[in-house]
Amino acid sequence: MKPDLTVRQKQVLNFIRDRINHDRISPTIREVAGFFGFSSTGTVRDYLQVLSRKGYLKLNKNKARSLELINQEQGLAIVGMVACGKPQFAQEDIEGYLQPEEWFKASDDLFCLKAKGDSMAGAGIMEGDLLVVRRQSQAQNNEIVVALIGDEATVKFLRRHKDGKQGRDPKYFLEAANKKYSDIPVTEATSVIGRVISVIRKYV
Amino acid sequence: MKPDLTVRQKQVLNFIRDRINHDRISPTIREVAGFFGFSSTGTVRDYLQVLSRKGYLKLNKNKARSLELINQEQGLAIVGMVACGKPQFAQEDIEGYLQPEEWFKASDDLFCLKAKGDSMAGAGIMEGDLLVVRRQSQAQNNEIVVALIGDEATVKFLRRHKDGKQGRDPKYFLEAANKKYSDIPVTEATSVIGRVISVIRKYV
DNA sequence: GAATATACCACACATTTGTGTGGTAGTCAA
DNA sequence: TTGACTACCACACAAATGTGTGGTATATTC
Repeated sequence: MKPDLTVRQKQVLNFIRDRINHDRISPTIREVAGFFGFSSTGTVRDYLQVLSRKGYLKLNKNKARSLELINQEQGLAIVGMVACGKPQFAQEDIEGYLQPEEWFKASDDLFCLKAKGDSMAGAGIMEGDLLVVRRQSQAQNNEIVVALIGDEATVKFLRRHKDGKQGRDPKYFLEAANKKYSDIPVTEATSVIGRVISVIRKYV
Repeated sequence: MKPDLTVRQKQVLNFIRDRINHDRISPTIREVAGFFGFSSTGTVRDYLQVLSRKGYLKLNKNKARSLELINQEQGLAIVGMVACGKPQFAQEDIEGYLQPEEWFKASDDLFCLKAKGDSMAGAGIMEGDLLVVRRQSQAQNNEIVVALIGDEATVKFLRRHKDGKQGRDPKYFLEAANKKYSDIPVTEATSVIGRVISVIRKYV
């Protein structure tokens, strides 16, 4: 664990964290001083150095507004839900931290699809869910893919035929999680355009 | 729509966007100049003003490293999946943009729970899903809540008894999405500790 | 042909901002 | 009681950074 902070040091760190999280722009030394009523910039600089030494902040020499949080404890604490018992909020039971910014960087090979229909309801993909998709024309067995069947786009499991049926052609087929939809062989008319890497649902 | 940008203007904007998204710190005018090989800071300033006038950037007077993207087009484009037809990647069909940073700010009244069991599978909440939960002891009818049943934490729908059964006590009960679990009345031993506002699933 | 926009350069200037040196006062452990 | 760490102040300085004024050349539009 990181060294403990004093009350005052925590206050300073919290102010900086708030500013970075809310305004996306690091405060300057004088802005910190202004907030706390310090009449000297040196005071703030001393705090920054302590916070840096204790591993909570990264300072960049001679760079304006360049404070960076190196707080692994950013984001939302992920607490495990034990099958029998209340969620454990104790420090030891935190499994990790959910950091929205770190889930994925926006990039050209990612896009986001809004799910329609109930063909994947059995796999927990409901109508309206947002699917983060990586563009790729290949995928592994059992992965969830976005495929173009003729002219229609669908989300399905990509499955390989059992070994016993080797030599079969095509080797892969698309399977819905909902039994009422039938399997679809992967042929020339059926192309994988991406793989679902994440599902996001928001309740209003 | 926003005014169009020239090729060069786009390049400058892209550079700034990359820097902000990757380093989290806005570049200075001179850093932009350096990247493009401009020998004058005025050149960059002119670009910034154009980008600001056209509505892509926010400039803050006399503030170092304070460029802000006011690009609604940040993040991942959300394209609608038309029931019959390929996903529409055309500009007009983009329904919005997925901005991880904007989903929610880390705050004290939010936490994240890792789902266990299959009691909510019917509502698309699978084992291992991350549930973003807002701490609250009240909730509306039909919302998905985290409740403490005696000593055990569960995720369930909060339902109100039909009007016909008015006067009944308790008024609310907890219902699993999976039929094999039975309803649980909300009593003193059963307290709501939060509401599920979002579900996130990542495939490895 | 004049007006407007793009795409740059040069350079001075002022402000913002981080840094350095030195000091006061209190606490707490060795 | 010496040495550390905390919690501040004062002030000077230099580096980083945004801004202002003015210029050149090439398009495009009215």
